[in-house]
Amino acid sequence: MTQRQAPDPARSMRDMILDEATELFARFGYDGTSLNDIAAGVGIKRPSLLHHFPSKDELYGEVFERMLSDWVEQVESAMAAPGFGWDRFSGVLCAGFELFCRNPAYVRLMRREALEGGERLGIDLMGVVSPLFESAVEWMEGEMVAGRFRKVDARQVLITAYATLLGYVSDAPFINGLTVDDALSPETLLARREHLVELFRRLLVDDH
Amino acid sequence: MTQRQAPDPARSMRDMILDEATELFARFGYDGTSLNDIAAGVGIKRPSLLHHFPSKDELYGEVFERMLSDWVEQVESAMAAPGFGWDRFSGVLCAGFELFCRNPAYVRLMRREALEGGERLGIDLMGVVSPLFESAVEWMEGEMVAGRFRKVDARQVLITAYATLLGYVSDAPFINGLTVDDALSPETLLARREHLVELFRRLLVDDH
DNA sequence: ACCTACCTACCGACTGGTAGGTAGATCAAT
DNA sequence: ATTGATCTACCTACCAGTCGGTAGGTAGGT
Repeated sequence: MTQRQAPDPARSMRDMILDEATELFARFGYDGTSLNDIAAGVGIKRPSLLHHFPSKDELYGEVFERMLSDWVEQVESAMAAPGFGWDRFSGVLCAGFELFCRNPAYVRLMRREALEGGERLGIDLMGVVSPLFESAVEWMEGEMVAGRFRKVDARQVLITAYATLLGYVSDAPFINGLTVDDALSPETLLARREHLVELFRRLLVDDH
Repeated sequence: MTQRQAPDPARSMRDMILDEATELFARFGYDGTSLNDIAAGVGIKRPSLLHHFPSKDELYGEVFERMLSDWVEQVESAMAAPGFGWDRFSGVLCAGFELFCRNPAYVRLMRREALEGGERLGIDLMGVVSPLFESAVEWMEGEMVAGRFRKVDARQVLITAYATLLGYVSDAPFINGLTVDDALSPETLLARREHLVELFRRLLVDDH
């Protein structure tokens, strides 16, 4: 009667649960998502879900860590691109922009965590993000003394970049209410990207 | 035995409940805040709270509407300031920045609502925000044809302003983890404001 | 025989909300 | 001025429903 699953039907049940949980936590938050919802989303009952993960907290932790490592990996590979000065900055900016657009669930999850103060669980969010942030700061400051960037507060620039990239995607449903266009359609995204590129170009490089 | 309250001890119980609910909804979200928490925060029991508000939804609705009208009122008074071109833009920008810094609970509440898609309840969020947004767009476009602003996409600029102002305050606890300084201390806020002013000045006005 | 992956049935705690009662203030009629 | 009705603001006690989590059982594969 109970239909079992094949050992590995392209994706393990564990991964299916993680995917579903990521989606639901991103959309409704930790408190707004019940284990029943997640279990139902993958077609099993709650106790079966708890066979794969010991508790809701543990599940959330794993969801978040998976997102974070995925994220950092992609950011690092974008930052590994060659180049100097503005070319490199705009390259990473666009890569980040597209990364965020591609994974709206990640963005919303991250935003929720930032709202809570990043202390929902013992997740070492800062331990992962801080080094990236610091290395970006150091690179920018190096470019400034090399004369390739205008002298500005590198930390402020990076915080602004973070806020503009994250804010657009996380609040897309809200922004949809302000403009007639679909905020996440390809052409709207392109316009947004162009705007951000111009914004930071005007700030960072002297032009005439 | 039961200690009653004087008719109006400087603030009515209703207002005390609204204040406490605003704070808790902002910090923990709708699902993360129970009526027990709110009631305990003002020193009464849940049924007594439900004597003042018919349901949790109604209470949340009133909290949000109060925030929104307060907000809009202050934004409108800031936009009523005289002046043209950059002076006026930077004036409203700074006023908005200080408004947000002064009311972090409002900012977080707003961010939460934006994350949910602004459809938590039948709150007419867009009906209130859209006209403000559109009038700002029209003003900016007028300034562009008058030659006081560089020709850019006004909507994009305003979305960026929204994202940078809101993002910094709503994610302050997260940003605290990135930089050593306290993100909401007066001098840090001043530096942030200066950065934002420079950012938009470089974007909007030709300088040399 | 054992293991994995699922199930039903249950637990205590907590949720939003209701029923019904009471202390104290207010007000009207005597 | 006293009395009695009414109103407000709170209470305790309870409700059904849901939460996260556990116990114990079973079908099927190794």
